[in-house]
Amino acid sequence: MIFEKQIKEAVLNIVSCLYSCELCEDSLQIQKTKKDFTGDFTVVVFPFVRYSKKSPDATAEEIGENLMKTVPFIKDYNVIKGFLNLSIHDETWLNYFNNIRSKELLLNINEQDQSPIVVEYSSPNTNKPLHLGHVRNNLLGDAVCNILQANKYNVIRVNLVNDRGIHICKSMLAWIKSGKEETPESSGLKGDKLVGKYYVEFDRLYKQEINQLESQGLSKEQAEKQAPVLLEAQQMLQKWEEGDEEIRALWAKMNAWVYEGFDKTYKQMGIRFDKIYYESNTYLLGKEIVEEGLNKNIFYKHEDGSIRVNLENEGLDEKVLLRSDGTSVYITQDLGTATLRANEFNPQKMIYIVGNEQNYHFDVLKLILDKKLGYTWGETIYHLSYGMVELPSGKMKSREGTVVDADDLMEDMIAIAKENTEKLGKTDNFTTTQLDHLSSMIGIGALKYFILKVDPKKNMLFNPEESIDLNGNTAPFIQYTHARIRSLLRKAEAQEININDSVCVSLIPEQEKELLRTLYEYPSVVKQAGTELSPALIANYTYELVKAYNHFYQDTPILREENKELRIYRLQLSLYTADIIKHAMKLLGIDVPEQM
RNA sequence: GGUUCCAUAGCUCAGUUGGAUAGAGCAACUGCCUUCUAAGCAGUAGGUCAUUGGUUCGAAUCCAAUUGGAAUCACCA
Repeated sequence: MIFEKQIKEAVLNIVSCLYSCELCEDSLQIQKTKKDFTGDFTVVVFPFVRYSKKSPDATAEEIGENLMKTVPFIKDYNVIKGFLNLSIHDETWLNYFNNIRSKELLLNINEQDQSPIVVEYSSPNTNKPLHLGHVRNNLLGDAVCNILQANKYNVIRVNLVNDRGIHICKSMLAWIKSGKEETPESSGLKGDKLVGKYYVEFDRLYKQEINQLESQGLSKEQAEKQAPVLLEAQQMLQKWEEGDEEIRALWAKMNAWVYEGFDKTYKQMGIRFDKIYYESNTYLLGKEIVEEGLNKNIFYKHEDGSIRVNLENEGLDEKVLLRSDGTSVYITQDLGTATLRANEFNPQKMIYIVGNEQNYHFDVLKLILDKKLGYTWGETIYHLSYGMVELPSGKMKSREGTVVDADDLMEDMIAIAKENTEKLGKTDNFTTTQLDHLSSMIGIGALKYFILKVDPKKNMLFNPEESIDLNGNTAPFIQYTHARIRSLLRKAEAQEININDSVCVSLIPEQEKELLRTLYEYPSVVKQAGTELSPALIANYTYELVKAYNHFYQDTPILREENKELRIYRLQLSLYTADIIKHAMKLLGIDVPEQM
């Protein structure tokens, strides 16, 4: 970032002097020199050829020659097929490195606009436990927030709990019918699991009744609409909306069970929120906005009494905003909560972490707020859409019991991590608590990394067996490297080697410069991940870094190195590598152990 | 059918604003534990970047068409 900028300015200068033309900054790219060529930075000269009216090689030669004269830290240059490779003096690298160790330079990111960024994620329903799909959502949300915060943004983490609706009533009804007053305490089940059990139970009752009605001669459609349990559930919802005390009490009781269960899951997952909204508090808010739009003739009343908006000019369809009976639909409440948040926080951006099955919904939402209602903050909405998580057996379907439960999954991961750790026998001196803590770090880390390393917008395949493989591009591999470095540093300390000495190795071994360069890139990776909202970028960078470190130092004797200066330099580079690994993994919400 | 997204090694995935000879891991095969932690390292093999055309000095990357897959197009959330 520092070097690139200076080289860029110098090149722009030279080009404008030499060929008397004004270049825009974008047409000039400085990139890192590919492995197989000598040099540190590369200038692509093709864009200048039209001005220089010379061959690419001659142009590159000319620029290279002038750069040597004007930029003091450039040691040498070479030209290959129109690529101008620049080498930087070793002293310059070392200077930079010695500065970097003060950590001030670690993330040299300027103060950002401090108006908040509101990030909504998780957004569970309270009728069933969290599953693998939620896991991707939660992890993405958490990581995105971490990355934005590392970029010095003011982030507000928000969860919108969908705690009302027909699905909740189904669980409640089944509990009344066949629950026998079962509670989390009496059953030993986690609260969300218990409620989820009755949601499944409802489905069973419902199907039973449908079959019965069908055998009485009704068509399938008729049976689905007339099944008594369904009618009862609908009645219950109506009573809930009317504020029926008995129903509300049961609703509150069962939801409280669920929240207790969710809290445990969130805690295990290591995610948190600054603010939790409940849909039962906000679902009415959108109505006013719809009324307002109706008065301004932005929306219109359909002949059946429902209120709608026509988005055909924008390439979309007609959309219902309020039911004919005056009750609100999904988009009504989202219009409401968005407005609520905009007024509450005056955010520069509102990010929604929601699956790609709702792309259309968010297109509509943005369009209505921004273009139709003309709210200035409408365009601040950003839908971070992620793909589905599929299983080798196909899609997850709750009815077919192919859902991967979040708690079970985490438990499995931890158990496997523990088994592996014990098998390797490196932690025999650990206490049980320490071992559990380590297993949890490794198991949960493996899960998080496995999911976050994939580009969010792509559908991904979750193979339970492969995911717990702790080899290759996985969190345990990264954690392991970190642990090894810390162990190395502990031993150095025991030998009373002072790592903090400022270092000036006369010549940095060429290969190790490569590692230094990778480290050098870290701040810009974080910055870019912040703008792209992509934890995958951080994950893959970290893996590259670890590969690079292992490649250079795996078989390099560091503590036994006779050249004292070189030894200290390598220890410092190791220390710095470990720090970056730790920092990067923290952005992904993954802990790294000191020892494993 | 309309809209949006995806297609890179047998499998799972990377691939920076278009740049040099396409990158890992898993699976397969070969070496390496008296050596700072082998959850590792080094190596072999594996590719028509879905297809075709276009844009240009230069395309896995941008544009168009085609093929295949996913999501969505509810008075469900």
